[in-house]
Amino acid sequence: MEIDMKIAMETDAPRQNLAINAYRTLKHDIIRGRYVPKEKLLMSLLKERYGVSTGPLREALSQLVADRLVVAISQRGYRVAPMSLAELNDIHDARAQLEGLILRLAIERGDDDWEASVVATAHRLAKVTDISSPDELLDGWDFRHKAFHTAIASGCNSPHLLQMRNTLFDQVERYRHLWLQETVMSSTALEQKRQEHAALVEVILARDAEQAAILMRDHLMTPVPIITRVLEARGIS
Amino acid sequence: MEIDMKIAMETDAPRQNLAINAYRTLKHDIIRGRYVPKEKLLMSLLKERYGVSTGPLREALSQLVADRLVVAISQRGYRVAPMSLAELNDIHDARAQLEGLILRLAIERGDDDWEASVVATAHRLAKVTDISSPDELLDGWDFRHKAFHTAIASGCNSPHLLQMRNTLFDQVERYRHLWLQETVMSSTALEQKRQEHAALVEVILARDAEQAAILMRDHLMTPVPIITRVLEARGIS
DNA sequence: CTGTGCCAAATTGTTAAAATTTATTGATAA
DNA sequence: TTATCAATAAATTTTAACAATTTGGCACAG
Repeated sequence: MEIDMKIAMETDAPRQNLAINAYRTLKHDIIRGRYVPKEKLLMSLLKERYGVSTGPLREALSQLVADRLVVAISQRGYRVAPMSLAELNDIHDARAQLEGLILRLAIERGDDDWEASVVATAHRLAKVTDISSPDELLDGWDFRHKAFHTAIASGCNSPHLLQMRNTLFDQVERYRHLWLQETVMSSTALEQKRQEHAALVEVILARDAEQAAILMRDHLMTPVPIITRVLEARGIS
Repeated sequence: MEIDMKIAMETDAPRQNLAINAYRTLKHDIIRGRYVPKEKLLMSLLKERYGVSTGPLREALSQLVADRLVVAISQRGYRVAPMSLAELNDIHDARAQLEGLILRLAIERGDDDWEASVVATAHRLAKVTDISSPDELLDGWDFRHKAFHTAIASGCNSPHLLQMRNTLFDQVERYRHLWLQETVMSSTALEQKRQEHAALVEVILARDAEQAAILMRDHLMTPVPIITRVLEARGIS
């Protein structure tokens, strides 16, 4: 079983200006927890670490502020955005609602190609149960899981809604990573997820928008209690 | 009748760093059509015009790229984002859908204070019919109209959904300005709007989420045909 | 324990100049 | 005339050095 892990970075081009490069790597590092929430982001350190000078670096940081992954305090530089239970809940609520809306539209607007891509990505995801190294399994599962959900959403046919979905997704990712880091994905949990996905595909193919939106919202909200425990264990309220 | 036109810019602080200042004024100028779509944004010109040097200016521009009001072409600088019928339709569709969702949530979650603010801002908006200079009337109406819709949306109680609403709003504004520029707001059009608002308030107070979402979506989509004509008259497809 | 004043460190912004890349012009050849 | 192409001009992108402010910490006095 070959796992399809391409680079698949943010969008497209590898050789753009330095600001975009710095933005991508910094964002990646923040989402993956290389920096602790509220950690100060020293200009001098970042300049050295990412090999860029003040100009492009500030560009990258100001974009991360727009993404809400970094906060700027006037005259006091940048910090990694704090994490909180309130934000955890709001982000997941907003995302569940938005994803529910998008799914509703996709069911209303999606054509045969869309259905085909949903079925295809669902099938590819279901096949990841086979035994392999835990890391490979997790990486492979996560990649195909994301592809599955992206395929579903793309049916809404609205670039702007999909863009908002991406923005929210990055923020969810930071919390999600906290979960993946601490929780080993058990085979029972995996089985539960597979059932949820199967049910989702079923109602989607039946074009039952109401039920699909409900299933999707529940599916997206399930990780919240676990992440809550992890946050509390780290003394974050 | 005193019109309440405060500065009320983007968020909060007036005296921040130069990048934010440049960002605000540039955004304002683009939305108000000071620059034509696809117009080249010369660094040298902008530096002189806004009185900032390369650093802060690039920061501002890269944020406008994130807002999709400016596009960056690698090694070839920045341009004002193009406008098209496709984008007009997608932006309005996305906004109508999102606003419908937000309204649904607001009706579900909004408390008495929310209802009160909806009624208050609706009342303030309805009072702008009195005769005054056309400019004053338009500015005052627009300001109160925005306040009315913001009050409605705020009931959803989700900072992240409201933030996405703001982002979309800025993009709608650019198209909307095209409309305000060319169309004189007739008293019959104003009367129609007032009826739509009254109907909206009524179903909101009745907590009829389904009907409210439909009314809201229609209300937001009505300007599209007019803007389409303006765009076509300008040779934009 | 609580301010006060000084000093080091960091942010923020400007300027000048280097390194690339793109655009233009004008001469030459088909 | 039209196309090609090299030389030149212009603009972007980045760096580096420096000035101006601001913040944070710390010794010291009350």
